[in-house]
Amino acid sequence: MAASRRDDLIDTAVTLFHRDGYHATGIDKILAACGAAKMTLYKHFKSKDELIVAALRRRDEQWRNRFMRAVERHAGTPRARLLAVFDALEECSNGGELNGCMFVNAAAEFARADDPIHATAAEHKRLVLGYVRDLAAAAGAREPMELAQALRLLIEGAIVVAQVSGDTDAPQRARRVAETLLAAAID
Amino acid sequence: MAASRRDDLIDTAVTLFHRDGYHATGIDKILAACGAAKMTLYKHFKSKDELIVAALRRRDEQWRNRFMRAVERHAGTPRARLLAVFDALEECSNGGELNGCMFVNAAAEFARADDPIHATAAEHKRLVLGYVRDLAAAAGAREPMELAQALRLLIEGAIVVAQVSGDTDAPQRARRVAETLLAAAID
DNA sequence: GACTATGTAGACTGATCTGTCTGACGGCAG
DNA sequence: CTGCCGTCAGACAGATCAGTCTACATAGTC
Repeated sequence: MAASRRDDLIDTAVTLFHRDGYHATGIDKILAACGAAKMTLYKHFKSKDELIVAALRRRDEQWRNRFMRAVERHAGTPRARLLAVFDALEECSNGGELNGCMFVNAAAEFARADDPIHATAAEHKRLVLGYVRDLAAAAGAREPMELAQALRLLIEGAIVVAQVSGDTDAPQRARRVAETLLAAAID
Repeated sequence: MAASRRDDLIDTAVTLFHRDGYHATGIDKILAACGAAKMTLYKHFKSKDELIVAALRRRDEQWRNRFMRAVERHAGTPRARLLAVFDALEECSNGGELNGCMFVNAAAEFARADDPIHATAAEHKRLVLGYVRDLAAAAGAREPMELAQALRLLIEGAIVVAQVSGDTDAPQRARRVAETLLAAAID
């Protein structure tokens, strides 16, 4: 599956950091889970923090690819895709477990905005926002960025509510709210 | 300020857990910050986890009191209060720093839903939801719970977006979205 | 004064953490 | 065959973690 030992480490890190958190996941657990030696890790990454950043970047790629493909599979027209965002969310966020958004969790554990880990999480959210804005523009929204930011509130809200309260209906509820917004924001 | 040594410990714990996170904040840091001895802590709490739960409960009380008073100060009519929720949010969430919601962070670091810490965080969200539902009912919403859950998505979304992306306008943006929803949900 | 409750100070245990270091194994290119 | 490179295995250092323990100080009450 993974091309190199380095990829192995990153993939394992993604899984464990997502499941157990960043501070709670020790280097040794990651090494044991993928059968690597400590020196291999520190040959590829200067520190644990650097591994965390690498894991976030990989998760960003994987998540956005899966997310965008799911959106496009669920709907054809731009306007329908703005709603399909929430179907895709349902598909992508709860991969069996409800551990919430890896990036929100990272921003929570590394709260300082100038922390590279926090910045990487923020970058992911920026990219997702850009994607939604493009969808909104294609759908003919009068103010694509305004609409995208409104939808973002619903997206993040749905993820957090699902995580904290175990409410698996949150994405579909967010979708229904989004329908109301689209009616007002698109001619 | 604090009535007892026990209160001291809880107050200090609230501050440090909120600022630095739960796993990243050691017992010793809390003790040093409030000048208490280790045995004092373990006389009042069986474990660190129990202190975390106590800190979350205190924060819940304080936050909801402040929140509800802010809502009532910002607006008089029930309908206006549903919007004032977002003004109150702005007031309560960013106490100088943007460390997000202490309860969302707790749920992130203690992901298992059956963890007492996670459960305490979920309970807080349940209470806030109840408050919003009562406001919605007083405002004459056709489906108070439906409206409350929709507003909750915006509330959580605003907090998370402010935390991760440093977007301080998020609560007011959420408020504008909420206006659209109220028009559709209240006769 | 004596007793009790509560707190402080700090040593201590045993585990775990990140990060470094050494030594050996195996594949591969020259 | 030889040297090199990546990896593994595991010891090690130094810090920090949660939690326990003893000895002592203080304040209030009988």
